[in-house]
Amino acid sequence: MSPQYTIGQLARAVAVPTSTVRYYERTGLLPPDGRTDSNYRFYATAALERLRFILAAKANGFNLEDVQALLDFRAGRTAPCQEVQKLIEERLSQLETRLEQLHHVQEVLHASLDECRKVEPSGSCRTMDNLNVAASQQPSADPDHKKS
Amino acid sequence: MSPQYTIGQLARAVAVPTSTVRYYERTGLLPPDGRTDSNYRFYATAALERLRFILAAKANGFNLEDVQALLDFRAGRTAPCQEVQKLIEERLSQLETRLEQLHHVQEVLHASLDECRKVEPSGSCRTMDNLNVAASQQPSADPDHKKS
DNA sequence: GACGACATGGAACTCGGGTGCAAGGCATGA
DNA sequence: TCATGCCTTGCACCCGAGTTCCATGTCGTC
Repeated sequence: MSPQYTIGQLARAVAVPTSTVRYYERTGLLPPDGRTDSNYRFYATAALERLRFILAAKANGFNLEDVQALLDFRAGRTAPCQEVQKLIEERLSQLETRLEQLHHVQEVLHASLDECRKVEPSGSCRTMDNLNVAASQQPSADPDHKKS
Repeated sequence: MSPQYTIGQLARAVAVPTSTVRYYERTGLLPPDGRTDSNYRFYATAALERLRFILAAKANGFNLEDVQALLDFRAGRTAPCQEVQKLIEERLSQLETRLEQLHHVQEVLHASLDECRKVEPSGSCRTMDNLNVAASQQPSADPDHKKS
């Protein structure tokens, strides 16, 4: 029989707090395999794999709802490859948008910093003016407006 | 005397809800210039500029606390260029870390998608296995662990 | 004077991903 | 037998950046 873990052992194995494991249980992501006589949760090795999968997917830009969907796909309980592809394509597209935004921000900040370093000897800092310029160049200045 | 705006006029001028303007007031970012006899807020043109500045800075990766600091710098009430530089450098460094993470995520997702598309004819999807591989390749799988 | 649009304050609610706490039960070694 | 540490539950709270709700007040126009 596969080794069993208490919640603490499981949590330590992947370096997350037990509260996180309980949270994942609450959201239905990671049910324990059972309870001991004294009502402690116990987990089999598969749960450890599942938890690693959750953390990896999370680290790869999926949110917990996505992860649930991926796990359902994996369990063969819902539609296969096409659905997975769709999910990945969606996340990729969001990711690309986000990357573009961040690159733009990076440019603006670099420009500001250069300006700031250049002018500093005189004591006058034009960084603020640059941001003002950025403001006037972005008529709708807030891309994240609805969904911060 | 400079024209005065009601909260609604100000908000429409930059296409944000009035609730946002009130929120900025609550956080000390954008105090109104005064109140009418009937207790309505009124704002001068400078407030409009200030609001545009806030939105631009926000769109450039600063949070509202940063924006407050920038506005204080601008008002000459605190230390100058060095402080601004420090703030920008910090945000740039965070930004670069975040960009690296996201690029990694992008690679993994692209790889998964390719794999998924390749194998699909057979009906068997290996995407999950890839994520499992990604999991095992990231011993500490969650870079955002402390600060999600 | 009636109507709709806009304003007021304050509190509670939203979102995702958890964390913290209290009060008690269980396990284990000295 | 006791200390220590781990486990249990449930609930409240955290973060940031707002949004929503409510009853009530005011402005401009027909």
